Amino acid sequence: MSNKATANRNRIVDIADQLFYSKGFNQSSFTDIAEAADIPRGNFYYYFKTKDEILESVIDKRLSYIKSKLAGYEAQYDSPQERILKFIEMFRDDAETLNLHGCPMGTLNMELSKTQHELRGMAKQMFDVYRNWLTEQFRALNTKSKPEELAMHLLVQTQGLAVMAQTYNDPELIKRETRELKRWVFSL
Amino acid sequence: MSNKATANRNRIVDIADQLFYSKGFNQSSFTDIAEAADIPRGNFYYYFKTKDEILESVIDKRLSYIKSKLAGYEAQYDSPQERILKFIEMFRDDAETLNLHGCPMGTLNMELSKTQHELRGMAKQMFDVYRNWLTEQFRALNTKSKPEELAMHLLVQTQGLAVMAQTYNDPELIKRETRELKRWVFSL
DNA sequence: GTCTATAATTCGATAGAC
DNA sequence: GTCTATCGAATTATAGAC
Repeated sequence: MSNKATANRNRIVDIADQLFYSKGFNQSSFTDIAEAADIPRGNFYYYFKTKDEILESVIDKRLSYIKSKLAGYEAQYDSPQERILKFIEMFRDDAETLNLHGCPMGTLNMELSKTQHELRGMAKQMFDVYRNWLTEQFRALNTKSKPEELAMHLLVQTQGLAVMAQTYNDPELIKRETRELKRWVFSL
Repeated sequence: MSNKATANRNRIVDIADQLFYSKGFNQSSFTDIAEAADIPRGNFYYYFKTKDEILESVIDKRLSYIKSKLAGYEAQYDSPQERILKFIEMFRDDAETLNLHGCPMGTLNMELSKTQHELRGMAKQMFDVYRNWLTEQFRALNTKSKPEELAMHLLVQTQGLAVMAQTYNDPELIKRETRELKRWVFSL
């Protein structure tokens, strides 16, 4: 594949990533993506044969982004407590985007759960990465509760927060609830 | 409107309600609804001119269901604590459906937030009813935290629970987390 | 690799006969 | 009230010239 072709492909994935997040997977058409990526409609199929293939690439990209982010936390912070706090702060710092479009993982999983059960497995992987990573951190914290359950509990909180933030668009909500979440981590 | 016409209309709304929940609003077509309700495609437009109108009727139906349910709690239980516990138990008792399709309010709101901002206002009303009712119950509980924030916090928990239940389909998750939620209510 | 033209289907929605 | 026929737009996708 030539340099230009690779660049085109990457641009398509970036654009599709944004559109799937902001408009949803089913509501983003080939035309939408092609136009935004400035690729002629006909030529588009040279890069991706089906919408499912695009989603696969988008999720791969998101997965490596998540993994590199978590690896960064591990490199930068030694204590599991600090790492968990960073996870919560990441959520707090994305408040504006979350208010607008919800959680990229949560909204995608919910959408695909409804009608595209096959694709949903891929989307779930994103949650798995966070879930496993958080479980390891809680395990290292050596709490009396089970680390798996604490990790899941934290995911429940952040997902619920994303849903209610998206629904009510209240900038105070994410601030307040993430503050409480951090307090909860200290209390463990 | 004749008896038969009224019956047809109600059946359309019931079917649409189910389809919007299980498949999503955008993924449910006129054809889907008409076929499931056994109304000929052409005749369908006698009852509803647009899909938005159907959604409006579906939300009206859901709203009155929610209101009657909450009114039932108020009639049956005197203490605000008991009423809040019933709200949590309702969630727990719907575990199977939640695992399959998520929360009917949450998934609809998230879907409409993405591309149908106008319709989203209607869907938000469902949350408003719960939110206001819960706020009143927490106010009557006379806690030291603000009742509005407690109500929102409980909604955050249930919505996050719905997202993670739908994602992982773990029957234990809802049981465990609702148990914790009830404990939280007792601790207030 | 690029691009045009277009197939094939589905969508929401309408007109009008009965 | 019922039903047929159909429109126009949008959808995913393909064939084939350049």
